[in-house]
Amino acid sequence: MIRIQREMSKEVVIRPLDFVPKRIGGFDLSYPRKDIALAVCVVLSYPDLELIEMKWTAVKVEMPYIPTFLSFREGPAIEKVYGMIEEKPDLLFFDGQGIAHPRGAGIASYMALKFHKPSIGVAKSHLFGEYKDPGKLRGDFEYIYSGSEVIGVVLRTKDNVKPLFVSPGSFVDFKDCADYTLNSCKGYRLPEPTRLADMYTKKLRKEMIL
DNA sequence: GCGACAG
DNA sequence: ATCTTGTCGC
Repeated sequence: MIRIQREMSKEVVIRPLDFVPKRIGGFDLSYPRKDIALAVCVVLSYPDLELIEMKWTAVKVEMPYIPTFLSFREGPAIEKVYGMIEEKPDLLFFDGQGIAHPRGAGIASYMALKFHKPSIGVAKSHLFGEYKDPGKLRGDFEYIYSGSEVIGVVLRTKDNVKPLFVSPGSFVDFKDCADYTLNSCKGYRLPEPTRLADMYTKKLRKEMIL
């Protein structure tokens, strides 16, 4: 898995998006059982952020959760729900890191290369890199470094609320990450794509018998 | 050897 | 991620 991540990080491309997305997607998983995952993918219009489509599926999970190898555990389920989507989004949001990862290949990078689509990694907590706490207001941010190289941003998406760790998956740059993440937040800490996916993933877990 | 460690 | 009771703040 380490070899795969090192190879994939070489394929990552950090560059500004050369178009404005019409549809953005978000993914999330919940675990009703130790070895079963409910995966959800939502597609929203941009910049309106109206829900266009939602698909879900249950998948048996083999890999355990091991820090830095999240993509190998959740990747298969994500690929399956994404395949069910009819109105494919042109920008993807993931729960987790992009290149702000020990080997420069977090789950957002992994999926971006697999789908050949721009993606942004939005993690609720820190995994790798050095940073300073950003200001307390929405929009305040600080860069995340690996030595002297910038690998992401710690971004405040809501006043006086814990910041998010945002980094490029691939095919987007740091400014795109911060801008699209902020433009996708509707008064909540998490951007709508991941917030809604998370909502449905938990709702399904309750209303089901797996 | 010790501490950190996405979801 | 999941479990789990109360609690702080707008």
